[in-house]
Amino acid sequence: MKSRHRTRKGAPGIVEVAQRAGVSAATVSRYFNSPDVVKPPTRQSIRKAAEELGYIRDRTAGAMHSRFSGTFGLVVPTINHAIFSEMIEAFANRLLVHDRTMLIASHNYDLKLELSIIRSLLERRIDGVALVGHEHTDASIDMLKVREIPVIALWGSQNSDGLPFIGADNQLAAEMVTRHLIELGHTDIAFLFPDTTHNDRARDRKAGALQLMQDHQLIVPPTRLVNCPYDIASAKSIGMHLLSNDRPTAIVCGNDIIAHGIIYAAHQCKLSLPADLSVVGIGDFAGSAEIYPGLTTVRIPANRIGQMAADTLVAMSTNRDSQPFANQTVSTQLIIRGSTTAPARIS
Amino acid sequence: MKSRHRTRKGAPGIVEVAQRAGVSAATVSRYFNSPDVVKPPTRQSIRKAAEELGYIRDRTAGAMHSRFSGTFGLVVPTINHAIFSEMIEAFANRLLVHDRTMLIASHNYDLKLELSIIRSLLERRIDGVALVGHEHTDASIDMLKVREIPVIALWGSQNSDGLPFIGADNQLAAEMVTRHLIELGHTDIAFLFPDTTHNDRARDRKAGALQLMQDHQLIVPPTRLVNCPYDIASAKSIGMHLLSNDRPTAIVCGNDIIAHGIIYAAHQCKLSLPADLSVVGIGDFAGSAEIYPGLTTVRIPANRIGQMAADTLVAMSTNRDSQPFANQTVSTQLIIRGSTTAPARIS
DNA sequence: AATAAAAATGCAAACGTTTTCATTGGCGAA
DNA sequence: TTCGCCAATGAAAACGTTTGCATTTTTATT
Repeated sequence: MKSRHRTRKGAPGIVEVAQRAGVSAATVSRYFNSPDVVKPPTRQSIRKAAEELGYIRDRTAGAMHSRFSGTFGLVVPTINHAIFSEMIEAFANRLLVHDRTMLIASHNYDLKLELSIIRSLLERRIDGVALVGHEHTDASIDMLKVREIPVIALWGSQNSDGLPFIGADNQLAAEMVTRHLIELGHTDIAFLFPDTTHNDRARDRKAGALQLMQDHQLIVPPTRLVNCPYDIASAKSIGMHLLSNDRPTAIVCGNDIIAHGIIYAAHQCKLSLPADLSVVGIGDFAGSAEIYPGLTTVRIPANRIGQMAADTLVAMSTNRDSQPFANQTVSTQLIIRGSTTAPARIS
Repeated sequence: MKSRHRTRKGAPGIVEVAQRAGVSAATVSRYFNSPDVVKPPTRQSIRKAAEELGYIRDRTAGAMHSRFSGTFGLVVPTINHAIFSEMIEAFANRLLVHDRTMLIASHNYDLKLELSIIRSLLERRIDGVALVGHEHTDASIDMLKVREIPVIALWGSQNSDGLPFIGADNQLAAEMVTRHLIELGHTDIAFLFPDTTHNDRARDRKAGALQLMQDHQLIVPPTRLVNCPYDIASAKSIGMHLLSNDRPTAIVCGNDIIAHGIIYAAHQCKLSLPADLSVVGIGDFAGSAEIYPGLTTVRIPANRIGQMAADTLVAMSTNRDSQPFANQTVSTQLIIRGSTTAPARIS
């Protein structure tokens, strides 16, 4: 056994496999990349040799020449959150089906960090990247453009940035839940949305809800428009305030997490739901069906988004320079559960 | 501008940078990998050249020679779950601090899938990998061993597999909540744990709880030992059964997700908590403090585990062949909230 | 100021694949 | 049977870095 330079420890390379199978390295490479071009008997011996040697291909080396690394990037604001984790998992699993892997990172709504994350992904030669939302620094987008890396924006719709997107109509979603409350007869409705500065999804939702109120000639006083992060603890504490005196008859929450917090706050205030208060969320997260009372919300199929994102990205990286991909919008659906009813007190 | 072979589109390489800075490619490489060995003035000109050109290093190419890719693998049963997502995020963020990235995949408790995921990670030349739990196929471990890839097991403790681990004492955690109930005077306690076949964490917890019962001469009849997946819908529906007739005075849940489901079931059954029923969980997930009533549980610092895992793995890959790393156990802490009290009816 | 030692840099050979191009071999058509 | 064509394979040149070694420059020492 010849001692190599600073060789990968016990691992055989493609040449060892080739040797054992009695073919050239080129043929082994072909066996892995397009098996159909190598003759069946040869296939057999290569398969056998590779198996016996415990060969694992080195895609890193492969990527050098072929310009495909087989890994894609996913950049999200946060991983640890019902909002995205369902999508993340779907994205990853779908990539696995395509024999690709996922590099993921979160930037916690910090665009500066996003830039450095994208840079870091680029250093790893990703074949494409999915970004959540439409708010990105020009520097980020430029880096990707220059390298002609396929990019898609996730989760939002109405894009301002020209990026192809896969997402839901957030404005519509907010309209759906708001309309539901209006139709039930609510007029004193409070709205809890997070800071919309770097969050186009939240912005669209907020705009949708408020627009609908305006369309119905319903005034939303400043006290009914509360800033609330996507965080259950904040939501509950804000809810405690909001419910302790002069409470509205209904609350529209920017997403289900906030809604859960509000429901907990209501329980703590000994309110009886939905009689004393109607609550709606957006997203239909895990637990929204089970919480008591069941949360009326809008279903946004996060896993579909993740899956479509993976499929689209793989397609984009494969059929380079085909016509640009069309934007895709997943359907949303109002789900009425026990957390909403007509207002009790007549205003 | 000379036209290259099948050149990466607009992106400059290290040689272009070197040219512009008036140094050799080797020096540019050194500038990035160990800046301190290049003279400050030279540093400046390289920095400038790289910036002007918008150079992004290609770690893929670098990894070829140096045997470090700067990416680590994380293999979890599932991403979309409070159990792991906190740890995942901490792991990723910590790696970012070390200027590394994370490749992640989930296998949904399927060891066969885990094997192929590990293989796929190996194809990408990871510098190390963290696996959740101690149950892995020999094939998986062997592949890693042969290549001398640093591996750590996460989340469990008492290892049987010889892998260094970072985790919590799950058995102790289960003992803590069970003891709490016993001390409150409960004797009719039900236990909800998931299938322990490929889940050493759950096994340890279950064993801890049951052992403590036995130590206290308390019998746990089969009807009080229920199988329940880590899934809120299942937990709630199992809870509905369990609570509808001949209910216990207290329930120990394998984790907080199950506990949440039980609490929702109790609400639906119009039970008043904790008077009619005490509930404890394990994990202290997001929402456990806010849910009504607040959940008594054991805090397991998932983010600490993720962070330590990242640090340890980076250290292992850097100081190769140093002495093996010691196992690390994070501390657990009983957190008493409103979901527990002494049993009402005297047995 | 001269010399040794140390620091900084350059040269060129890897790293483990993929892919182009050339070659071989087999088979059908004439 | 022979020619030509296509399928299958091999040889070798990339791919864009890192790093061992050689060389040059700087610094410290006398």
